[in-house]
Amino acid sequence: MLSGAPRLRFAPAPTGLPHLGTARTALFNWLYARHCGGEMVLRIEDTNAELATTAHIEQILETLEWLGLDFDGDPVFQSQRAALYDAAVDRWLDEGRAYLDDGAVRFAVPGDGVTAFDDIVRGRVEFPNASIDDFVVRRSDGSATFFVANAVDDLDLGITHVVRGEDLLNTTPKVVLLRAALDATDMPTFAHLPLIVNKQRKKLSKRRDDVSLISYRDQGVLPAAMVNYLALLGWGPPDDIEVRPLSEIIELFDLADVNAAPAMFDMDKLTAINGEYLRALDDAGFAAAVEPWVRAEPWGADLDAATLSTVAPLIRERTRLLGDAPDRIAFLFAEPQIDPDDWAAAMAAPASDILERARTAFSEAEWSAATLHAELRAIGESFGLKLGKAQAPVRVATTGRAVGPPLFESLVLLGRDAALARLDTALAKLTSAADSGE
RNA sequence: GCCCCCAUCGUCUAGCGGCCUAGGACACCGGCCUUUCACGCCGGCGGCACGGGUUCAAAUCCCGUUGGGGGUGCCA
Repeated sequence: MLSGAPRLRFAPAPTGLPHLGTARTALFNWLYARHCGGEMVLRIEDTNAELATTAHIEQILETLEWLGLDFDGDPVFQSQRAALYDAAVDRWLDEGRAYLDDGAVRFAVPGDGVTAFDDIVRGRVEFPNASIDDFVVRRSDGSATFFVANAVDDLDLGITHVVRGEDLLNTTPKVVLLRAALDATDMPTFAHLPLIVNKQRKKLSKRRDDVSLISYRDQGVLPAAMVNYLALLGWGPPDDIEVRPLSEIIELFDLADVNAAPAMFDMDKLTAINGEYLRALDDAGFAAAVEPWVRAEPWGADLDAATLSTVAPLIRERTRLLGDAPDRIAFLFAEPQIDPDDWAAAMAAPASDILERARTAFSEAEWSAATLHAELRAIGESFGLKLGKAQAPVRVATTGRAVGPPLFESLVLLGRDAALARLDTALAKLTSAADSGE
C-alpha cells in the first residue's frame, strides 16, 4: 500500500464520445482527490493510434470542463511516452519474462499461484494465475498495449489510488503482474466502481443507450445537476440529503462508502434533480439559462432581453429540462397550435358563451392580470362555474392547449390585439361547427 | 465453457450485530393549495432473493443455492 498524499488519475481512452460511465468515473476520482486534498491527474490513454482521435480528446476535455472537473498539472498523453513502454517490454524480453509470438510480444504469466489485490469497494480479489492467458504487451506493429502503459504510468506518475469501472476488474491482475515485473514493491489502492446499467441491467452502451454527455447537455441538463445525480450512482450521503452543493458532496464523499452493486441510470430522477436546480435559480439566472434554447427557435432569434426576462419567470418552476422550455411559451410569439383533444374537452357548452363574454369584457378592460382575472371570474360565476372551469375555453383559444403558464399573465404579455384576435378565431370556428351541425 | 463481481421498496440509496414493526429520494396513487399545469405541503403503496449456519440477538458475519452482471482481443 502506498502512503503519502493521495494522487489519482482519470485515464480515458479517446476512442469515442464522452460517456456517462466515463463521466461518473472521472467524478468519483475527482471527488476523492478533492475530498482528501490530493492530486488529480488527467491521463489520455491513446496507445492505439488507429482508434484514438484528436476530436475525441477535445470532446473529453470539453465535457470535463462543462462538468467543472479540473485537474492538477498538464494532461499526460501516453502516445508521447512510448519510449518508456518500449524499455519495459525490452527489459522483460531480456529477463525472459516475455517472449516473441508471431511478431508480437506476450508476457509470460506464471502457470500457478494467484494474483491478488486489495479493492476498497470489493475487498480482496484473487485470480488464479492459471486463468490468466499470456497477454500481448507489444503489438506486431511495435506499439505497447494498454496494460504496459497503465502499469508503467501508474508507477511513474506515483498514482496511489486507481479508481475505475468494474468492467476493468479483470485486467487488474495483469497490470499487477506487470507492475511487479517492474520491481515495484508496493501496489496502489484499487477501487472498482459499480457499472452504470440500463433498464435491462446491462452495461450502458453507446449502441443501445443514450450515453453521450453532450446529448444531456443539449436537452437542457445543468452541469451541476448532472454532477449531483452522477454522485448518487453508487454512493449516497449518510444524512439522506441527496440534492446539495458540490462542496458538501466533496466533504462527505469517500470511496469506502461506494456501493458494489450496479446502478441503473434513471432519467426520471436526473430530470427531477435538474428541475430542483432550475427552481433554485433566480429569475435572471433562469432567463440566462434558457436563453440559448429560446434563441434556437425561429421566433426566438431576435427576442429582446426584456421580453425574455418577463416570460422566463412564468415557466421557471414548470421546467425540468431547459430544452422543454421554448415549447411552453411559443404561443406568445407565434400562432398557437390548437390541440384537438384539448379543444374538444374545453369547448363544450357554455364555452362559446364564455368566449363571447370574455371577448367583450377583454376589449375594454384594463390590460392587467388582476383585471382580466376578475373579469373572467365574474363571467364564470354567472354560469355557476369556478375559475378553473371557466378559464379553460379562453386558455385553449388563446394558447392552443389546456395546460400552460398562468393564463392572465400570459394574456398580458400576448397583448390585447392578439388575444382578442384569437378569441375571434375560436368563436368563428365554434360557430361554423355549429352551423354544419356538428 | 472458464475467471471475476454483485444481490435492501419499480429505481437510486441509508443501514456497516441490538437504536429497524428497515429511513430518505425519484416514480406511482390519494388529498390540500389553486387560474390549468407545475411548485409547495400532507398522506399512501412498496423492499432486506432463498436455504442453512454463527450469536442471547442478523438486513448487517460465514457457507451454499438461485438470479443478475462483467471479462475472456495484437480495444481500452
